[in-house]
Amino acid sequence: MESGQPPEFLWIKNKNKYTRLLNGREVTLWQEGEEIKSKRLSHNYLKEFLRLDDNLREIYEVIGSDMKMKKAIKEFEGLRITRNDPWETTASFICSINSNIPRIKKNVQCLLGKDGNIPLELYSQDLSYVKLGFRERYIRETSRLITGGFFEGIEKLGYYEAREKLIKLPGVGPKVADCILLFSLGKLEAFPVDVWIARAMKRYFKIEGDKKVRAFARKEWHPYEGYAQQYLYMKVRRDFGKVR
DNA sequence: TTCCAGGTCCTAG
DNA sequence: CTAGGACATGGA
Repeated sequence: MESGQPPEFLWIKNKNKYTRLLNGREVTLWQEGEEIKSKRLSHNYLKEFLRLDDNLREIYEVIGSDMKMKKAIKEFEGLRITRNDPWETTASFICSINSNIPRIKKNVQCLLGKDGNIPLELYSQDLSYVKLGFRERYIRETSRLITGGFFEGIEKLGYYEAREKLIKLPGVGPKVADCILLFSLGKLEAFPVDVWIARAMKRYFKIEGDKKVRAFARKEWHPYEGYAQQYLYMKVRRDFGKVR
């Protein structure tokens, strides 16, 4: 809920509980010890949202192939990839372009409709008050292109093919595409490379350049590159910058 | 005041 | 394919 994934932008934290309006109903989620608690959320929703079917033991075995990753796993044990609505994920990560977490959160909250969701028809709305800057055009134009089962079609494709199609959307480049694939379309092999991941790969593995970085990730952590990315993201932000 | 932020797009070499 | 700059806005 606080790891730079879509829930960080979409849910509001209030004393260790997380809340949002979802399809017009206020829902709440929190954790007590090992237990996950919720209000007005079905078990089925939680299972999908938190990807409770992912076998973390098996995933840790694959991505914990060296000392650095073992440490990251130990520090953030239990951290999960979440599964989110594709359009909300897409809009959120277009907002993230060359921005920062606090501002992304503000922008995303501004986009929420009366029912608490991000409307599909953003293209027909006045968005000037959201202060998206140059991102407004991307959001508006992309919202026009994703109507009519766009994401359902993409989800059926393999990772590379799906990625190519997503990158055609305005404001969606390699990084945002990988975020969409990982956080909403269930492609665990997606490996979003942002400034922090680039930094992590250089500091921890002496690897530089997008091409080499991606090749290394696949070689080491396939088919769970996305999980490796999430643990690396948290680890490098703690080690070299943001976050307590 | 200046710099930077979970990048993308466009133009050159 | 790699390199460099523009791009809106706001918080530090």
